Amino acid sequence: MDTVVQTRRLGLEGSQTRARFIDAAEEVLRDEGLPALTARQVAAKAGLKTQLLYYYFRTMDDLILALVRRVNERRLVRFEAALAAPEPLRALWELNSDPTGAALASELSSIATHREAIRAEIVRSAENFRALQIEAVSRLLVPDGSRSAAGIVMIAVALARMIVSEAALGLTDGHAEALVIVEQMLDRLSTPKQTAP
Amino acid sequence: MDTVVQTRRLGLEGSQTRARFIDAAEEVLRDEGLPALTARQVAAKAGLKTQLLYYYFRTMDDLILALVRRVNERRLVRFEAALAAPEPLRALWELNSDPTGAALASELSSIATHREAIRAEIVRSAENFRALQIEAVSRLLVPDGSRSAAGIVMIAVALARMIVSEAALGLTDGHAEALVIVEQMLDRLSTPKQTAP
DNA sequence: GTCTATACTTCGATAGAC
DNA sequence: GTCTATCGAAGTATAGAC
Repeated sequence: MDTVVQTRRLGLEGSQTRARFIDAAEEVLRDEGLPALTARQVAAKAGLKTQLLYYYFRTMDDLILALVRRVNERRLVRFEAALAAPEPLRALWELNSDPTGAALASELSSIATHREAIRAEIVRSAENFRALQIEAVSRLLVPDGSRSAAGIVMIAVALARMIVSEAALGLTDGHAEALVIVEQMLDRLSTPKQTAP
Repeated sequence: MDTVVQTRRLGLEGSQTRARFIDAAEEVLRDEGLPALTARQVAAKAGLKTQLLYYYFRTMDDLILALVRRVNERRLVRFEAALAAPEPLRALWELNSDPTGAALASELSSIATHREAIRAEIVRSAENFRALQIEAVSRLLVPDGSRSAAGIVMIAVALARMIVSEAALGLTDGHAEALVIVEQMLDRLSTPKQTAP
């Protein structure tokens, strides 16, 4: 039996209207948070009718999934750009310190925790991105043997994310001291001169 | 003119029923996420009538504020217990690595980002807790002068939080390598023997 | 303190005309 | 593709009886 379960509605992929809904969803999620990510509020932000959203997305979960995929694609593009920068390690740090990306990542992580349908997609792309970053950092490090690129990536990503999200709340205690450590590390690791034996 | 704006309802502070609502709110927030934190679902989890919630809390924001305060008080108690442990630095790391606390902290941080009324309370207690942790770590460190307790606290807290929240999603890439670094640090910092001059 | 009853809004989603 | 019209459930919150 052919599983043609989807009997009634349509939906197009390359549509510009569809993209407007995804844009609006991203904006709502970033600015108002997860409880505001509703069909009505997304449509209002897009300047379109609520019911039209259901022509392009079967359910709200489908819209969120489309948003997740677009966020991930954009992150990969920016990652490649960072690797091509004059100081790639510093560019990676700045990529991970982007406030817009951090706010979205935080909300998406919250979605992944509680929505089975979204979790797989988020985890899969997070694993992919983590592997790419570890590989890149491993190539960029001064090869002094004792350092684990994976550990450094974990610490840097975690620290960047926390600093950005706390700063958005107006909480900055300890940030300056942590950034001093990061700067020292970036200076040391980015300059491939010989260190003392 | 006396501002006796609150004309109609009552509400008691030490009530046991009130505590049950807060318990239920914590459980709902941790297990189902922020969009599920509604009067109906909290009351259902508590096994009480929805309307009764409004006898104890004027609005949902009031309930969330009560939850925030209780989470903060409990965290301070656990912090004091960690300081009294045989290996305080390790106990602090484990406190920050508690999955229940991390899940709640993540959701509360999301609330703080988008709700003005809650933000102040969360930021205030986060600043207080950060200061206490930095002070404690500063006292516990081997005094080799070159280390910033504030920076170490930032890195440790950020790393613990990310590891726990990612592990809850089934994402563990890089965790083992990061934990090796933490263990090395804990071993080195917790043992107050003289290091090389 | 707890209950019933209720007002009004917003939610996701669908049917069917144009 | 976009529209009008609509459904039933769930949202916050209040009034008033017991």
